[in-house]
Amino acid sequence: MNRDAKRTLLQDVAREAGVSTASVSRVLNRAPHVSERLRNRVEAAIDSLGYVPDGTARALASRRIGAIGALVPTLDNPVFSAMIDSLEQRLKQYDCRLLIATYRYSLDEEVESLRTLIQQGIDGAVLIGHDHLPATLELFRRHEVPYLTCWHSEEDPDWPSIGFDNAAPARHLAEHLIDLGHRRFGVISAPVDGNDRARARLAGFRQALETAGLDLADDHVVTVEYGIEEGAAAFAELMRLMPRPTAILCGNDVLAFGAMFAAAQAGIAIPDDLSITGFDDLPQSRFMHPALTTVAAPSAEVGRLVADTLVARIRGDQTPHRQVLEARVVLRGTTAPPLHEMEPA
Amino acid sequence: MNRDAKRTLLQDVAREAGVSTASVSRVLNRAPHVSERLRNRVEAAIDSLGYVPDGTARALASRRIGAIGALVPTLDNPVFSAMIDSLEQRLKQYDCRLLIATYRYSLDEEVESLRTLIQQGIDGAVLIGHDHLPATLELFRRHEVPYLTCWHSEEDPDWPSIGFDNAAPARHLAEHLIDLGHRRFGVISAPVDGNDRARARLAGFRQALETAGLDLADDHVVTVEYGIEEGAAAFAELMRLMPRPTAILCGNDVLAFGAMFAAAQAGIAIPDDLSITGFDDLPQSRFMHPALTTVAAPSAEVGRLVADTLVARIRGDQTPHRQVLEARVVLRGTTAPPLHEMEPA
DNA sequence: GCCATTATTGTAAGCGCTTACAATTAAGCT
DNA sequence: AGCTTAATTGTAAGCGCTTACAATAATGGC
Repeated sequence: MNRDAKRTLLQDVAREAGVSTASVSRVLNRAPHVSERLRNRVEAAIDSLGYVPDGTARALASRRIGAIGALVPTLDNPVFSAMIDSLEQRLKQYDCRLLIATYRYSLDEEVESLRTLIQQGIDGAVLIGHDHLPATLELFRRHEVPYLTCWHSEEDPDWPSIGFDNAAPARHLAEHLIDLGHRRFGVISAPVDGNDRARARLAGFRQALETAGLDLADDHVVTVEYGIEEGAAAFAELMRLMPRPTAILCGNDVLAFGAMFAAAQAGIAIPDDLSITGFDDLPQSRFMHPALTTVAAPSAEVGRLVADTLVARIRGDQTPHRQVLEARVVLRGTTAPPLHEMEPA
Repeated sequence: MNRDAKRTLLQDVAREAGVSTASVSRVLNRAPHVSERLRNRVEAAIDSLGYVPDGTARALASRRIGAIGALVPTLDNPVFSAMIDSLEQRLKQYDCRLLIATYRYSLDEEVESLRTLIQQGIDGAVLIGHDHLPATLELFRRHEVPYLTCWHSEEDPDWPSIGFDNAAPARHLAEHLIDLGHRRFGVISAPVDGNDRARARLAGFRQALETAGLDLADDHVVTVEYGIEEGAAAFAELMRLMPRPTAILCGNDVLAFGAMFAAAQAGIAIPDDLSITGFDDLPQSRFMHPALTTVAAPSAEVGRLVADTLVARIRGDQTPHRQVLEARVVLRGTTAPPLHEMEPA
């Protein structure tokens, strides 16, 4: 095609097809009330001219940009990248693009990123979790941007959500260990500040222990950033406690990996000497030796459902305010009764 | 501020400040030739009205959208999500957003995704690898969109690149094993179709073996999709060969993890019975038992450099056509001389 | 066969900003 | 002071599309 010539515009297509610009636009947008004949004529003209509509002009005139924004703490965490991956794939089916912004767990940065995304004109947005600044809500309200939160299941009129209960499975994990006979626990948690998921999981652990009348002293809860290395370091710290815990509950699988690796290095046998649990169920968790007992977070499912629901909201359809998916405990090989050291009768 | 009222526009700011719309626009865009006094007046008006510029109008008028597109095979692979993560962080510093599209290793889908991104008006784009359809290049040329490829280091006038040599480190890995005394090799490769990185790595393996006068029969190269499970299955297949390979070269770390897990399950000791290598150096690789010998792909560095370079290109600055980073072999615990079975003299 | 409806198509006014160009003012010389 | 040149500011014409509304053509009922 004539590549030196000026870009072909919608009006060129209109001229070529011998129709008005409005008709071309209607064909482009699959609007109703377009005759078969006209549509064919326009489509032929589009093909012959190799016409590609200009998204920016379209966005300005129609007030929708054809993209949503996703604000995530980081993509450097497989559960989020898996979620984003499935979200993007699903959005594609709705002819919707994805704008990504990360905020390194800083809620202030989240607000700033949201502001620029809204400025870009996003048609909707999805946030992770339930912890956000009031300014975030204010932005959504003021600019009337449809939004959704995910990865949690709090009931909150301000925050429509698609996620799962983080506390209950954590509690179940702890209960399971209690049932196995464990009485001394250690916890490796991610920082809970601005991270309701980490907080909920920790709360779940605590609740189970309290119900069983067990104590979880402050020095038995080690808080570290996300990372294998960090998990290993936290593990070492817990192993210095005397008497040692017989079970360690980790806030996520990666921390658990770190703990497992450190345990192996220290010659501590899992699960005989010590039980360990994770949370997320990353692909490699079932391949660890022994396979990690954890909670399966439905990452891909969340991504798909967010896409479906947010697109519906943007269209103006009614959607459930809160959708709760299942996060199931997966019992595997890292949990067992405390063998070497039975409870004093 | 008055939230029921119509949105504040640039002309409202102009009226408030008692200046022309052009001046407001100049202040907004940090254009030169604006007096201190005028700037202050306009900024005060912006603040008092709580004005937020409209990105779509801006995009239409200025022909730049303030976002680039990234086309990646999948985010469900830590090396890519790490790269995207650092890319996005760096772009933020340039006040540039990121549009993501995945194509599941289908080059046809890559073209389609690129088309829609260009339609959106992206200011630039980055692709993974060197394998692309001619239509991809045609799109960039026709729409005059600055672009970059990464994750490879091919010299090619059509494709500016930022990446690393995939073949040489693969060759070094194989040479290392040969030096250790290995003579019978197995390879677990990702599908090479449309994936130059996988192809280059395989070629690197082959080259080292051929140079050493060793044969790599077709049934000693197992091609599987990305995944731990897939790696484990491929491993099982290679172990059915008689005589067994004494070393297995894997196209990436995840396949190597699968192989290692399968080996453990089969009671095959690494590295005594068998050596294994990976490629990528994921965070957990050094924590495996034994720690995985692999090649460190500079994911984060690629992301940063792509951001810097692409932004420079968009500005019209001259940038190197090809930038090669180092991908270093990391010798760790999964490689050792073939112990149990010495070569017949 | 005529008129009220309804389905199609066209006209043209924006969407909210940027920027070429013109107009004005300030600064620098002699 | 008078002129040239540069710095600042304003004017207004788009950017390429969508869509309310008007105009026209087609349809159906009686």
